[in-house]
Amino acid sequence: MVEEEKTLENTKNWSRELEKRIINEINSLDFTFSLNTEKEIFSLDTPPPYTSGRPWHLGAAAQYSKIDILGRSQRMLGKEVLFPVGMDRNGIPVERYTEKKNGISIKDTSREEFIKLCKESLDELEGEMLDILKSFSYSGDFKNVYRTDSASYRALTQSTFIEMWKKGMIIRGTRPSNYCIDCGTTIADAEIEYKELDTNLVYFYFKIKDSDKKILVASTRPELLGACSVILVNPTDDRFKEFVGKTAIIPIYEKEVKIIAHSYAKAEFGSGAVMICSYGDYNDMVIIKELNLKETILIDTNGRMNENAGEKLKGLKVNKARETIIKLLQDYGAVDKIEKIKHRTPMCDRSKIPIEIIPMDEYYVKVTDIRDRLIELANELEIIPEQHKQILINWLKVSNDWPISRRRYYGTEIPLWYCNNCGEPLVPEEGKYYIPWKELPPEGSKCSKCNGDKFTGDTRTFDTWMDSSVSALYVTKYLYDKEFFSKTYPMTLRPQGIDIVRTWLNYSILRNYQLTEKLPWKTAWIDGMGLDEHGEKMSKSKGNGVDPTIVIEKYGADAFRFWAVSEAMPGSNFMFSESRLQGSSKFLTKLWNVARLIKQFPAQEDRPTITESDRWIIEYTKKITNECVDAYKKLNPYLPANKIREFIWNVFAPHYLELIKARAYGEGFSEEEKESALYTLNSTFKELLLLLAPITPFITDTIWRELYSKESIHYQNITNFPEEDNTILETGEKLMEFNKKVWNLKKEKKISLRDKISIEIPQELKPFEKDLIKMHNIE
RNA sequence: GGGCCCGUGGUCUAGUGGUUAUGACGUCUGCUUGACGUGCAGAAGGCCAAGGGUUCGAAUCCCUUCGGGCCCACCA
Repeated sequence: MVEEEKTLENTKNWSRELEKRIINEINSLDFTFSLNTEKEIFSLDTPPPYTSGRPWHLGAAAQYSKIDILGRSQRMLGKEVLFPVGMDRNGIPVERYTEKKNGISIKDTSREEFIKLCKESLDELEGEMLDILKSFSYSGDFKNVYRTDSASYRALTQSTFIEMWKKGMIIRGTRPSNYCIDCGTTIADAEIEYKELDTNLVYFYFKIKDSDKKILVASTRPELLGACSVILVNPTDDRFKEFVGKTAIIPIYEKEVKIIAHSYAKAEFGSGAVMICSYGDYNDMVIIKELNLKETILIDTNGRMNENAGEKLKGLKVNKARETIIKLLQDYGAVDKIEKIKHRTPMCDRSKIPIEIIPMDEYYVKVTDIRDRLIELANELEIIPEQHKQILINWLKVSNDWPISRRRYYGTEIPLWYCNNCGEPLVPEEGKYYIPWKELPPEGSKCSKCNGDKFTGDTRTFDTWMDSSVSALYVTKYLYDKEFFSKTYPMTLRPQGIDIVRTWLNYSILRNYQLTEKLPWKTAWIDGMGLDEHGEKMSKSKGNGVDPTIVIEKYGADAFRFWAVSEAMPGSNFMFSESRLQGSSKFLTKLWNVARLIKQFPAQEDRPTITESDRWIIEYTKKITNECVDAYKKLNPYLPANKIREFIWNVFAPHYLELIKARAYGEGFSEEEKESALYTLNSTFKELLLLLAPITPFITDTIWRELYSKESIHYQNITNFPEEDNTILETGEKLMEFNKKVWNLKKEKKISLRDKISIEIPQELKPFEKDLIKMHNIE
């Protein structure tokens, strides 16, 4: 038995079931980008989603829905749209996921094997992500999905590094670095988060050299005592005046340190005297640099104390060492008291453990010397909404050189070898993908310094932002197609979330400027975050994410998309709410039923003489169209969604459709008057469908094909109309007021809306008289 | 401590100087009206956070206060 085909005639509600009937067809529409076009090019540097764990909470899916609406609307505005789909596949999260999934540790798995397992995880996760994108008919270029771990992408990342190396933009240095012991790598400032943790503030005494006096110091990091390089007291603090310039003896270690007056020491905190150690926190770094002190390193990269910490602490982990040193100090008789305090601790935002500051040999991208230029560029960039520009500017003002080397496996390899004889780095030519940890350098390579020919490859990888920050260069074929690049770069738009302004947006501007001396795009579109029903940001780590696939299955992709875009202005956070989503779904059913009504009447293609009632709704629709088209041009799809919903639900359906029903049925009207209604009904509804098509691609295309054309609505264009006389719209307002008055009157009289009523039609509504008499059954 | 953003009916949200402030969800009342009960019609509900100022006129501009969010710095 063949199931009855669901159509406008026999289905009352819009549903996911109806979407599934046409999803394959809609997803196979051809939007292939063509370089040889007369049209204006509109290109999107879309965020390649991070394939790092179980995919996507609803906030992310909502963001991609909005991006798709931007792409679709520009297409319908007649632009040639370059709409890439990418997958960000590098970095630590996938390593974590792979370790967990396979029950292995990166430390005891061979690099080759580990990478293979990561790739398997990624392929599986990527498939799920692509399925979600397709489930709501994301219309990006799925035929050319790019992957940041592909040989061609990694070759680009490496080439841009080599180019920057040659331009002197890469520096190498041992600097105190943020180091996460768990990740086993240095991390960028942007990856640090702060947390209030309970900790002990330990008060203990240093003896003063050649004196029987003692100075009291307070520290949260007593295990670094052996690295103490100076004691600071505030110059205005009278308690310590006598000690300034004296020498103190470090308890246990019996080493000498100076006591110096420095405004950094705050009299009101702790004992008023602070010991500076390499490196307890950022300030230690700043002070040691400022006073040009010698650093002593006590913690190694495994998070254990080294020989500098002394026999008693050597080999202990940091926390254990802290406990131990407190005991040792107590035995020594130096401890005055221990205070419990809340301490704002820098944490690795992935491992959730405190970071250590350890000097590492790392590569950096120079930022500080071009910071002013970057701020200028940020000001030149159009940012939507404008207010979010400040986030970028504020960050630029304080950003430092960017550490880019990572000691991990799954990332783009740093394309360098080092001469076995003298250690000089060997830099290969741009254009190829190099894997120095397992490959020899290009044949015939000689050390530029000592002419040696034996090399060892760098084993490190790049920070993943090194890859994703050149996405605009990859999708415009910077390395691979000069003509394509020259016609598509700089791109039109970077759409992204507000949460990665400091990272993706910032690093992209930096890198593209360094390589091309230009901004990578004209406009950045910064969306807010998806919040859960309590107003908290949805994130994988919090586990408060709502699964978008369940929501889409239940309410349909169009309802989800309409909800996503109508919920908040671009840039504002949006809270998930099932009842609002239901509201969107109701609207689609409303639209569906308007279409069902229209389908009952024959189509009227040729334009007859238009009655005043019809002229009113035609002019009103023009006004709505103009407002929506303008909003789409300004990359604001929030406005069209709400305007159209409002118009259809509060004007078009209750007032206009009721006004012309009788005429459309042809009862008591001339053939010409009937034709006017049928023509108007279809021409205005067609316009509304077109305006909605970028937002709700399923329902609009279904209706379009049943009512108007075999050719998909998504191949049509939307344009605005020339300004016209609006006086009829004012009369229309009076018309709607009159309708409400009649409805109220009938309600007061407790009679049915169908019943006869006697009421005078105002003079100004005479042009609508015939329709009104029929509509309200006026005697 | 510094910066940025925000504060509109129960909830969410438009609205940046001009008549009775937008819409949605929810609430209440009535209704099978030729597409829609996931509907239709109607109603209630807001001193636009508070105070002051500019203006003929302020939700809108300025100042102050209070409250919320985010960011930066600092917290030995």
